[in-house]
Amino acid sequence: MVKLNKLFDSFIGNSLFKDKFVLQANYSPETIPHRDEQIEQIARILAPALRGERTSNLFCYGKTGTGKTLSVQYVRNIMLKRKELLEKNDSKKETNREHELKNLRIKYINCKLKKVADTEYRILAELIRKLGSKVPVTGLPTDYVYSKFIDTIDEKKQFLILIFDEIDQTVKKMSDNLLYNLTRLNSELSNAQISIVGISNDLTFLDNIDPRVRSSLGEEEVVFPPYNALQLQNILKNRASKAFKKGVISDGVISKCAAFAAREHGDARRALDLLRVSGELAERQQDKKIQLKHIDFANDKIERDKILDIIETEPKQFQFVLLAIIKLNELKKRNKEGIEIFTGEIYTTYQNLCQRTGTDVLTPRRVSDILAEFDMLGLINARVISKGRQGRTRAIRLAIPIHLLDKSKKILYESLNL
DNA sequence: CGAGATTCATGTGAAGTATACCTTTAGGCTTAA
DNA sequence: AAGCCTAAAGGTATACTTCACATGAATCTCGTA
Repeated sequence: MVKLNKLFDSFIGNSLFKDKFVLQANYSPETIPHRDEQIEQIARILAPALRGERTSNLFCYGKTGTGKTLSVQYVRNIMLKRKELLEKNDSKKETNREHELKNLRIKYINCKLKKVADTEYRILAELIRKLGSKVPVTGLPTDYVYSKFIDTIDEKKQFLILIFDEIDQTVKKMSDNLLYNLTRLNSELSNAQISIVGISNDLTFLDNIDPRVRSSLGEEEVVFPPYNALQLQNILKNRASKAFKKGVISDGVISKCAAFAAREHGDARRALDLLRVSGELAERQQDKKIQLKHIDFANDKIERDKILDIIETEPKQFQFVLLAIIKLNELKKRNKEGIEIFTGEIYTTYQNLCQRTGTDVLTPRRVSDILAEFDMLGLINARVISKGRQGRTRAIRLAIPIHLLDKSKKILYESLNL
């Protein structure tokens, strides 16, 4: 008892953090350094909405962690605040501006969230839900959901800006139907008007979609270049001063975090994670300061958590397939065979695994799709090759780092009751 | 020896099926007049 | 008669299966030099 109390005491007393939330992914700072230009562009494009006019559709490109989502959200918040303010004033003065502004709504949707917004239907449903109506998870015809959506927004005069984060994910998986329909929706609306803001990590995204959608969606484009190491340092310093107590950061920590992240195409989120996890690690080890060694550990830990999290949350059947791949990978390594694994081998191993545990066995067709999804997730690297007389197959290479294999296997075994 | 046919093992698309879930509708029961 | 509840009917999205056809280079075949 006493021991525990002591432990807790030291924990509370010795916290290195002043406000950890500042380093978390969903924190939005008051200022966004090095993105003035982009923010101004976005604001200028969306500004007409404040006058109740339709804005151009907007498309934002940039690699992960270049501040796309943040910037868009930032502009959104300011606009919403502004709207509130104007409303208050207007209702006092009773100018005619009021009704125009009251009906500006900006909704944000992240299309990557599995089981929430990763199909046409689910995105629409989520959208309707955010607008205040109810829609069942399944069972309705998609057209019906469309008309429900139209009804919901068209019942009064209003102006709607829809932000779709990471749309490339969805469109890659599904079709560009949704976008096509949405861009054409305005002609069916009598009261309301919508504009679309798309955010994409994939720079080539617009190249591969229906030209009609492209021209309408890409009316305006904003590009987010990666941060360089210097800018990253600046960002980190800013946040660190708010997040940590004074003097807990050793020299060079910030620049090392920045350097790490700069190597990863200037990913600021990565840099911030690195700093936060380093802090957590230092704290756990009861260190008074964050040191360089903590960053290295943090780097491993982040990588590990990301992958292990994916593995853990994958559906059972996917896990079986993955386990089959890992096992084959081990086997091949032990026998010093090539590192490439083929679909057929995976399927037989997978089959054995299932039979041993009494699980239903999926068809090769389905497993093929599952493998394709793993490829998208980055868990494996696959390419379709022809081995001549030995037919065609995927040549698969496991992309999980070696030092995570054991841990991954453990998770899979546990999750599958093996 | 080399061009063209063959072949293998799987990729891939389309259509079908099972499941879980939704709305609508019709019938039965209750209630109030 | 009007109102309410329930269960069946009819419909959908999603995850998966079934069927059928496409692929593409190593290998085979066979005519030719």
